[in-house]
Amino acid sequence: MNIGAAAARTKLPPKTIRYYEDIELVRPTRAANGYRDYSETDVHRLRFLQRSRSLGFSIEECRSLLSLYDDEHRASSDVKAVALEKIGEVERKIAELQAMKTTLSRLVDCCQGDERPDCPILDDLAGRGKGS
Amino acid sequence: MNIGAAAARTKLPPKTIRYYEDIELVRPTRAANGYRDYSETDVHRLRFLQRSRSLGFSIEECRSLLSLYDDEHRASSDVKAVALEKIGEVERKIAELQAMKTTLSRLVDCCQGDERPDCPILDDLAGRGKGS
DNA sequence: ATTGCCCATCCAGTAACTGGAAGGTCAAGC
DNA sequence: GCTTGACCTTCCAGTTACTGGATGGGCAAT
Repeated sequence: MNIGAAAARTKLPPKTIRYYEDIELVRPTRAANGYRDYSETDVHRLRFLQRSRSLGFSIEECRSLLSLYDDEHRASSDVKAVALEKIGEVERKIAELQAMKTTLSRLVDCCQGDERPDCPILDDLAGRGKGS
Repeated sequence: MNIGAAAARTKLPPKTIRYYEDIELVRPTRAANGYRDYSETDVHRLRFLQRSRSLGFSIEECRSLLSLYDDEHRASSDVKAVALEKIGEVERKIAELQAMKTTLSRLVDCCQGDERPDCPILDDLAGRGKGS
């Protein structure tokens, strides 16, 4: 299967798929004309990558996930540990973003939105509000 | 004030502060010996940057925020619009992360964590669960 | 005078792609 | 059989927002 078809089936851009070959994550065979030729297994790995990347796993995490996946003898607990740690990370990010949203909302609420040149949002960002 | 002191007062690494000068966000004067010399105003701008960056504003957004800040005649509504749009973005990111967390938690829940080699997490990541 | 920390510049690298140029391949239509 | 256009190849460069490291000068204290 050509890269375009693999791209369509994995919802990854061809550029990204080539990049994954560059960094040795998915290494397709080559057809006689030099075109990359993706097997079902390759597509599977690509989809695996697409999903785990969109779940926030870094490339290196994906790499270890893939090697875990390849390793018949790995423990399911190893994978669970990676996932659990990732959940913690995700929770921290959510908390940060919620704090960010609270601050922004508060700022918007106390900002009149009129033409007055002294804007509470800017004052707050500048740190005046808390006299830092 | 030397860059080290400015760094201490803004909680930004010196490297980052130099970078901000490179991209013309904060341009300190120079002392006779060539050292950067930060004024209170510079520190103020740096702190402004530190805060807005940690709130998720991109450098370019910070740049417009700073120019809004510099402009005596800007409307407070301009700033409010930027903040409102940012809130939308933050909300989208939170939703994505919550979806990510839900998926990960579900996977962990159905993963025994024992030594069995067939791990539901990897199967799900590979897309077998949904037969895609 | 030497030690050790601070400062300077410049070059290079990070993550994870993305864009674009230059050129080869292939299937379809005339 | 030739052209057109889509698709493929490689390679080089750019993106964001820094960060690290090499090299060398400045400065304060012992």
